Amino acid sequence: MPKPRILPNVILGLLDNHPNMSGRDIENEFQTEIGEFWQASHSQIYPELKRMLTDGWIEIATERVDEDAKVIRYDITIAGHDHLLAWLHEPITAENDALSSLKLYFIHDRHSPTLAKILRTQVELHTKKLSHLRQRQQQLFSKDAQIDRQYGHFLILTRAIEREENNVDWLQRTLAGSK
Amino acid sequence: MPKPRILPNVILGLLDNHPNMSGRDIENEFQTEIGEFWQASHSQIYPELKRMLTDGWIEIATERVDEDAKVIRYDITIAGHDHLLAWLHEPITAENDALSSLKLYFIHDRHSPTLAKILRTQVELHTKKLSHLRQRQQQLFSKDAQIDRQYGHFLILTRAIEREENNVDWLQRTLAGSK
DNA sequence: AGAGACATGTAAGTTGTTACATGATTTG
DNA sequence: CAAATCATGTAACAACTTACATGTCTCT
Repeated sequence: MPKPRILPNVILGLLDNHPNMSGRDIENEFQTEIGEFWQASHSQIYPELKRMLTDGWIEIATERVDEDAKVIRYDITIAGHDHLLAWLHEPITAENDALSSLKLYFIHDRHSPTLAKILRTQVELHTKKLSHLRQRQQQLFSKDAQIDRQYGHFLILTRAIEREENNVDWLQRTLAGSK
Repeated sequence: MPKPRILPNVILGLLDNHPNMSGRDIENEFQTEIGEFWQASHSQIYPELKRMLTDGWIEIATERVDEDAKVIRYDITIAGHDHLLAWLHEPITAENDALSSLKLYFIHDRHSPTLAKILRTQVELHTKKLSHLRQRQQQLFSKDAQIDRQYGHFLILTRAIEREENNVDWLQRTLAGSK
């Protein structure tokens, strides 16, 4: 099975939030808003939009407020919206966990069950990851001599552990606060 | 200019630390040790090793301790070592900052000036990033209504800010501790 | 009217992925 | 001795990047 494509889902998420976007608008969103999580150049976006058009996930917006002839604006279709929801509901695993933040971006409702589910799954995954990292640190760096021999490795492992501690802590606080 | 390739440098870093590695050994390192930062499949690694061999960065290890005929083991050459050092010394910018952790992994000496330099640059970059994120939060979510309208976006922005706070804090503590 | 941004599109090249293949070695 | 793992290699394909290209609009 080929690797699942993310880009169309991201575009759907953007169009779901802001209708009547042009390819350029989408490119700008990639650079400013979600640039932290995902990036795409215009030479990816324009062909992708055409593909999504033929797939029926988006349609060319009919209302033409501005008169700029070259601008093409798109709206999400029902089929596209269904596809977006299906993607958001896909189970999160250790492999695709990097997408969680991206998915959160597209959930606007504070009380969405999907949001709570993503957060709970993340708590689970990152708690596991944290204990794995701690175990690894025990194995590799229980003695000072080992730290001196691989100091850089020791640093990034320590860094990863702190990052995950902070991460799990944040997730739990956010979950508790959304009750 | 074509995008700089990372893989050969990572392989050099591994070989610099553990001589006499096979392609398989390298693949295993990718899966276990540095899997957090970088990944590569064997179908990338084997052709890359051949390229590096013709480039003179690595050589086939002569000492054959095991007798398994099919295993090919490699060592780093002087030229390869020079290339590795040059890569480690390349200035770190906001664009290539993701490589910093990877580079740290290959620095073994606690008192290496390169290490201190990387950490200092990171403090600078991430302090800037943090203040940019805080500013963005001010702009977008100064009112509660804005939070309710884009709750997912608010969450990941908050998350990013905490991550960077923790990151900068760790960097400064690590720098202070290495004096 | 020229400069610079806006808006879209295409082409060439690289990288990385999955899948296909083959033989050797170990393990039950 | 069959099955699984080890070790290497190749082929087909998908994805993404840089660069090339063209025309429009806005502002001074």
